[in-house]
Amino acid sequence: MNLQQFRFVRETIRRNFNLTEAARALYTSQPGVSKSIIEFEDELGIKIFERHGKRIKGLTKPGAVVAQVIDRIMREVDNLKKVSDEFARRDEGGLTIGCTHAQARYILPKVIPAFRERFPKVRVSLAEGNPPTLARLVLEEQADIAIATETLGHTPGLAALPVYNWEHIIVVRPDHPLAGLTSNEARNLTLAQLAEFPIVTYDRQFSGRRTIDEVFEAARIQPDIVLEAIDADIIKTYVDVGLGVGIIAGMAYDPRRDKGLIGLPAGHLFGRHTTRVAIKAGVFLRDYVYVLLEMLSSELTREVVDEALESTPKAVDTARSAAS
Amino acid sequence: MNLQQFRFVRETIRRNFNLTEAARALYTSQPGVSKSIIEFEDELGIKIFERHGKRIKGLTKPGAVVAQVIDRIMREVDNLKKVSDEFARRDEGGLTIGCTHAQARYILPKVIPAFRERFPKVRVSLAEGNPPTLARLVLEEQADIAIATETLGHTPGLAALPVYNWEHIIVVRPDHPLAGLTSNEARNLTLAQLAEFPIVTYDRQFSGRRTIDEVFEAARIQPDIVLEAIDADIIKTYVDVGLGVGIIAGMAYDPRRDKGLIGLPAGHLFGRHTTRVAIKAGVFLRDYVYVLLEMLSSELTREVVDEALESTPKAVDTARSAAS
DNA sequence: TGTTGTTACGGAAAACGTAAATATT
DNA sequence: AATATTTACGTTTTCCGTAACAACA
Repeated sequence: MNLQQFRFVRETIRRNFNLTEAARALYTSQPGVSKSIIEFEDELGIKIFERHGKRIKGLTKPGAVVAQVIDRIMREVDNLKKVSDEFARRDEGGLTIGCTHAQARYILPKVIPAFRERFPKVRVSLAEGNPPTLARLVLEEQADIAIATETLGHTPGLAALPVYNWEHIIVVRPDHPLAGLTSNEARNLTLAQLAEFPIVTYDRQFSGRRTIDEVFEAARIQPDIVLEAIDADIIKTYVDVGLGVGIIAGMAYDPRRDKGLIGLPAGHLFGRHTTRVAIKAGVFLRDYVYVLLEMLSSELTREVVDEALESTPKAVDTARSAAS
Repeated sequence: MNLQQFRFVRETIRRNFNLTEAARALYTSQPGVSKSIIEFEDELGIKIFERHGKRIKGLTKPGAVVAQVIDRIMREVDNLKKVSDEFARRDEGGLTIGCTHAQARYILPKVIPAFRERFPKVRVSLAEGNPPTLARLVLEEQADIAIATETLGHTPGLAALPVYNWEHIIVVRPDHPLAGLTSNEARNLTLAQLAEFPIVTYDRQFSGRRTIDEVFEAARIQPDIVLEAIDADIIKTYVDVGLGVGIIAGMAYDPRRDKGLIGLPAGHLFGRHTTRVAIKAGVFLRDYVYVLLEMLSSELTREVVDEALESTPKAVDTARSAAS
């Protein structure tokens, strides 16, 4: 029994039970993998893989259990490397943050400079994507953490901790009828009134667009959405050229910078939302990841994060199929 | 990096940082262990062991963390063997039950025969001992489970699930003054009345003897304990020959079998007690262990046991010392 | 000075790659 | 026929034991 055998079994499962691909992925010969797995099965006294003649089809029942244990072992073996790196090169390493455009544009610029200053040797990279993609990135350990609103919650194997709350903001040109509303009037603005104007807002999948749709639908109002865009900059641009009323996420509106536009809070219409950070349970986090999290939100202390990770069931990437 | 290196590190820690002993325990040569560990440290890029010149003194700080991870890995590797045995020889294997005399004599006889009938190929062995010894047996995996009252609870790394409740019973000869009490009178018997007679009961450390002492002490009554014994059979024998009044655990009194003696319930004096079964968290349990547990108490279903084990922090046998 | 850990070296075992055979779709 | 797995076999590497050396207490 050795680690190599564990790797072979895990990779074979990941590659949909194709030994040839598994061998290629691990830069070794296919017969070697075959032999090693067979020896492993003999040693354990069970068959891990269900075979039809010579073709490997899936996991046997004992194989499914063994695969789970192997998964836990290999996760810890990976952690071993990270742990020692943590001590060997305390402040060096890589940090990949999965995020949506909104986070990359409006939130991360507030923390990355300070982070860079504190950890100059850490290579930071941003991976943009929509929330489901980001969740996958973290699960596959291509990203250390991911920041997004929406779907991030409730992905098995991921802990999703709240970073901050926000509400939508309606942006209009200063010469627009809504621009003259007092603060009180703005807070009493109804959906029906809003729907009288053409609307520019996010593409589906992003920054609470789903909520916007749901709210209109619940009120049985058909809004006139004249343009959908992936990011608030584009929305603001089109509002500025008079295309209509913009609905954007609060963090994307800065009265100081967006001088040409008036912003009206719209939390009473579209509710409050929580942007969360997703972390995979069971993986060792470098010290600087904890620091970044606390920079994102002072609530996210090491203790809070660890506790949340503790109580998150760990992901299992095996068991895509088990035999009769 | 390989499993052998993990074994070497773990064993070296267990043997109080003596490579020579660790090598002996693993049936290999001492230079081999030394070399392997050094290579492992080089690969990780950290020192695991604190050395004074050539003497290994303890764990470094990174070493303590690494040792914990190794512990988790090796636990899972051990589980791998058990898991495959479970499927390879579903109903074969060994089962060691740690228990006190009381359990071995009065409780286990009720379940072992049925268990043997269902799993004829499982070799059952009983390991008797006092509760602290039993806890250690389970922690060191010399016993699969342990059944006892008293201290079993709250041992780190062990889940202690309730099996049954019991109360003490006072046993007297039919010609004893207390023998004539009606059921109601018995329930109103006071400590002071009881203390007027010489008492025969358990040795310290066993079956709720501690509670008996505490109750008398709280009432500031000095009982006249004329004989202490490890098991109820002996106590009953001496009661029978007229030495005094016996106080024994409820499960040890059977009105049908113990015809020559009268039993009076004493729960109102000494409280109710819970006998528990201790299981080590993180170890894989063979199917037949679950079956035995459910035979002991129908409450202890597989789900209940698994849940209890899940929520029990796992033991760490490393980290006896860490460096500055 | 005895005990413990590291270095050096050589033989045995295993790990792994290539080539060939065999089975499956 | 094409793809995929196992068997066979030889080379390379790793593993591990003995012997010698070094350092601690």
